[in-house]
Amino acid sequence: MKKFLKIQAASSKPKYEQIIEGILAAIESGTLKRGQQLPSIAELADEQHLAKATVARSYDTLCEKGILMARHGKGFYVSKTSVKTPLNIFLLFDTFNQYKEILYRSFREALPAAAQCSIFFHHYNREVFDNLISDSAGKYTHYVIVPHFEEGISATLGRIPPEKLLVLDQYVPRLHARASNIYQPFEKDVLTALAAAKEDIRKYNRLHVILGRSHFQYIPSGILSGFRKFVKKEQIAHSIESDLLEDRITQGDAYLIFSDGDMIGFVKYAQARKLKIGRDIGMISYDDTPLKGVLLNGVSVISTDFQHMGKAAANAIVNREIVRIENPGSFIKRRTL
Amino acid sequence: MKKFLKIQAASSKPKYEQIIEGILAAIESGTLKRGQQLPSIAELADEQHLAKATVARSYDTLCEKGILMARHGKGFYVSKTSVKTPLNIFLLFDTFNQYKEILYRSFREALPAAAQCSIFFHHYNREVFDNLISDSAGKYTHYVIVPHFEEGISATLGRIPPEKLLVLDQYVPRLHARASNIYQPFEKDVLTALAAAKEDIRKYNRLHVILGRSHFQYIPSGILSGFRKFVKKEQIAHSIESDLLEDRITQGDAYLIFSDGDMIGFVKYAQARKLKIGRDIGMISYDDTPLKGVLLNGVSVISTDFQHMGKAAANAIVNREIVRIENPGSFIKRRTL
DNA sequence: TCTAATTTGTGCGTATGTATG
DNA sequence: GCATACATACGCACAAATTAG
Repeated sequence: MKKFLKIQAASSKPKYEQIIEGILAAIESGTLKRGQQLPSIAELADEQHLAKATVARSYDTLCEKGILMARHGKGFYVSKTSVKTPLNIFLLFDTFNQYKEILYRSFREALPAAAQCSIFFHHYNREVFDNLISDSAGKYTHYVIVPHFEEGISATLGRIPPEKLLVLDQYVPRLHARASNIYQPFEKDVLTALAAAKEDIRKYNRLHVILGRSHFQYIPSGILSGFRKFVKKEQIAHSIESDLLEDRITQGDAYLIFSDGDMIGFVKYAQARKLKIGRDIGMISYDDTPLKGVLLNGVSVISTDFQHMGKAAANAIVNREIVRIENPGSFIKRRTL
Repeated sequence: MKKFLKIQAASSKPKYEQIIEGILAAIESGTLKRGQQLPSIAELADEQHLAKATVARSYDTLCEKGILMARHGKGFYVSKTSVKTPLNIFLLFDTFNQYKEILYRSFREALPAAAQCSIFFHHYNREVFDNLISDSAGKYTHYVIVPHFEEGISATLGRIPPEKLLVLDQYVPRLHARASNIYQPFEKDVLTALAAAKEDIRKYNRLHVILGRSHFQYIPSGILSGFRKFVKKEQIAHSIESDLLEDRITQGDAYLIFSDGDMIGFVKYAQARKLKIGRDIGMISYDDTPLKGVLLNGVSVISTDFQHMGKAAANAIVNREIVRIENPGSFIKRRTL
């Protein structure tokens, strides 16, 4: 039996991993072929100065993965020609928003064609979120997650091996050092956008932000702090509303609306009252979609670059990099403010 | 720690198997709940008179299967609520349209909470479609598929056990007798809708249908035949266009537009030319979304009831019924025609 | 901040049972 | 019967992570 691996006692890697990797590499390179017999436990243990249990453990693991096959009383045999594990990605979104498609497509396109990508949605339901992650444990090579939960996600995320985890969209403060995070800098984006729209905002009496708390369990705190900093600095009359209430919509004011559902309600209200949005009343929406380009002759939006986010996420996975990326965003001035 | 297993030394079963089975049974019965800590290796070994390595091996195996989770220096924890997955559904959509969310939500809500539901998209890419189905073979209990391919899907769909297959949205003529099918009666829906809009259509010079072939490999033939039957019967000047070409958009004509991308292009064109849609030029869109309720003060749409479709699909799976359902549709007259 | 105790992670040596040739 | 090789199991030792004090 030709030697196909060398165990280094000094290595930081455990010996059983070195054995497994050595065998996998040998199969991948063709040194070990399908059906070929491996050295016996005793033989390899003796040759590489290992305990038999260590070798046995490695062989067992490979048997369970279906890469080797044990024949009692005879030996271990190679049962697969190729052992490369293709990418098998668990993709957990909050909701089925239209702009998720942009994110998903750019993510998918930057991934190799052989990669598998399963999508799930938690719809801000904490139990669904936890169960999906729990039940998927161990099944995937990577976990890309858009949590949109404020508290207590670290316990659930902590169950995922950090090097397999990529948290999208939301910044997670105390994320494991080996996990990745690509997030929207909400405060910065809101501040930059409102600053860019400063003169237009001054045309209105007050500026309100509609958070839509009844639909979302998570409102990025950056949106609020960015808003507060802006109105304070510019001395603008303002209010912060949890939800869109029709009787609090006032002609002559401007509204920053976080959710598309609220935006639709707002537009309906304005249409019913014959208020022209962009003149009688102002509106800034969050997250761009193709339809917002034509709705009301163009809805002014604060939006992150989902195309960039998807591509960056895919690259981090493909290149096995740990990343902390602030996703670029911009304000697109159209006609509603 | 309450005892949850008894090891019998006399048993023919190996001890490590007894441990694993005991833990699985305890999870299934609810004795062990998710997040709960297991007795430490030393503790269990001591209590049941086992070697620590034996317990460690059992715990390790369960960790690899994702049923337990180890935290170094702390202990082992249960990471799954259920070891058995009763329903594990493979859901393959064409694209990430907004109205898919309505379909998905009503489908998901009619399913038991414990059901797993993995979503995939093929984006009209035949290879992606085939690969996704091939790679998922045997992994799921049910396959719900929106093919939107014209030809040769039966070979691919034939690889799925028919009683596990449910084809959505598209009618498949020679589907296996034991497979299910819930589809839009495109011809009927188009005919009914156009008949309902007859008087409004007569206000325009011609009626055109824009199929959007460059985006879709599949245009339901019923849309075309329904359109043809209507214009023939009502003697309406018409044309059938593969794609939206700006220089063929004519003031005074009406357009039935199949894809949202084309609809956006159409609206942009009209806005640039200051044409008022619903007066200078007519538009009927396909498939309703909340935003179409406010766009242009309301877009007139032909739409199937996605809520019904999702619920019917879930019921067929839950009740293990073979169904052939024509999904109800309707014409919603708003302001663009 | 350091220490001690606990717990997992890794590894060694040995022993017994059982299937194969 | 006998040597070989896998299968299971025990006991021990030390490293690394975590927690309590």
